[in-house]
Amino acid sequence: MNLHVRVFTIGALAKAAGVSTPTIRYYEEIGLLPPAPRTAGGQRTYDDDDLGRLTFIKQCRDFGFGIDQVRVLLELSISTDRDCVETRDIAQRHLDEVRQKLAELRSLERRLEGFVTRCNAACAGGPGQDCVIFKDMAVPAKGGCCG
Amino acid sequence: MNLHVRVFTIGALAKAAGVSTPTIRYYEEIGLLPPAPRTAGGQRTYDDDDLGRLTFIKQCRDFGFGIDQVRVLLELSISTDRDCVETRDIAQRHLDEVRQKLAELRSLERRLEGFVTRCNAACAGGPGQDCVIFKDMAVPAKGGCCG
DNA sequence: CTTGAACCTCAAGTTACTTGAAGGAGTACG
DNA sequence: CGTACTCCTTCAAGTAACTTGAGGTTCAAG
Repeated sequence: MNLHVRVFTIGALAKAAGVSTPTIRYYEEIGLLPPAPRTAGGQRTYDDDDLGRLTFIKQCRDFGFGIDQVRVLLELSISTDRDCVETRDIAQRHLDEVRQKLAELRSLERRLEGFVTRCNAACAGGPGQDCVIFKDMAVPAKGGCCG
Repeated sequence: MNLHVRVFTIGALAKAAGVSTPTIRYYEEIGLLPPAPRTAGGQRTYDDDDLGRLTFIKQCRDFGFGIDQVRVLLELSISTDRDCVETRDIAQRHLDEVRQKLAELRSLERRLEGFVTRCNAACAGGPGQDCVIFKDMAVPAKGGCCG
């Protein structure tokens, strides 16, 4: 088995976890990662545990969890005397938010579609035309394009 | 007809356009709104033109356009010698971005769904259980929940 | 004339990093 | 051993689009 401990520089760790090196220093600064041990020269060193923790953080961020949520999830992932339900609830709430956002974006997509379509229908004319595209947008109703 | 000019305080304008008062000051500061005339006491005053402009900005922001895009759209909406195609293109590009974001969110929704489902299936147990939910997330593959 | 809401400016906080400047550490080559 | 080159260090500031707070002034009503 692999009994030897891999040691990473900050750059190697960054590449392995798929984040940037300033991001790692930032995570250390805000306490998501523990202060890394240093070489005699002051450079940070990491091991596989750090890679695991950082990878976990990265995955959570990819899931769209905010830093504070990641903090909670990290804690939950370490303590053994807490149940999974809390984690599930966090994920569920987050899922609800994602769905909310999805609904908003879908509505926005439809509105933008309409906008572009009306543009294409009414504004095929070249330059020099007096485009009235925005007249409708200065009133609180729906946006229009080119009259 | 309405020949009298409506005059707004910043608060009234904010309410009419659906934004906050600090936001209006901020828009003035960054040049989206012209510097407002002041009363003798130094308070800002606005009229219907300002309401129109601010409403336009609000609509654009609701459409998801960034401040810099709004700047361009404002200019396009004022100049008469430019054609509508430029506007359409900006909207089209933005629509593409929205669709890209939608695709990402949909994917994220599916992943979160899976996460929550696995949580419910495996983690119905109460507190005190040793939750291994995060073991999978410390490796670069897909996230898992509760083994 | 006094009260209270709404207004003023200026500075800092928010999120999650990124970017830049100026300089030190580590490694390989000759 | 020198030097070249990459990677590392810290610290400060920048990003987007505002929000929040402190401390003080103006306006309209009663």
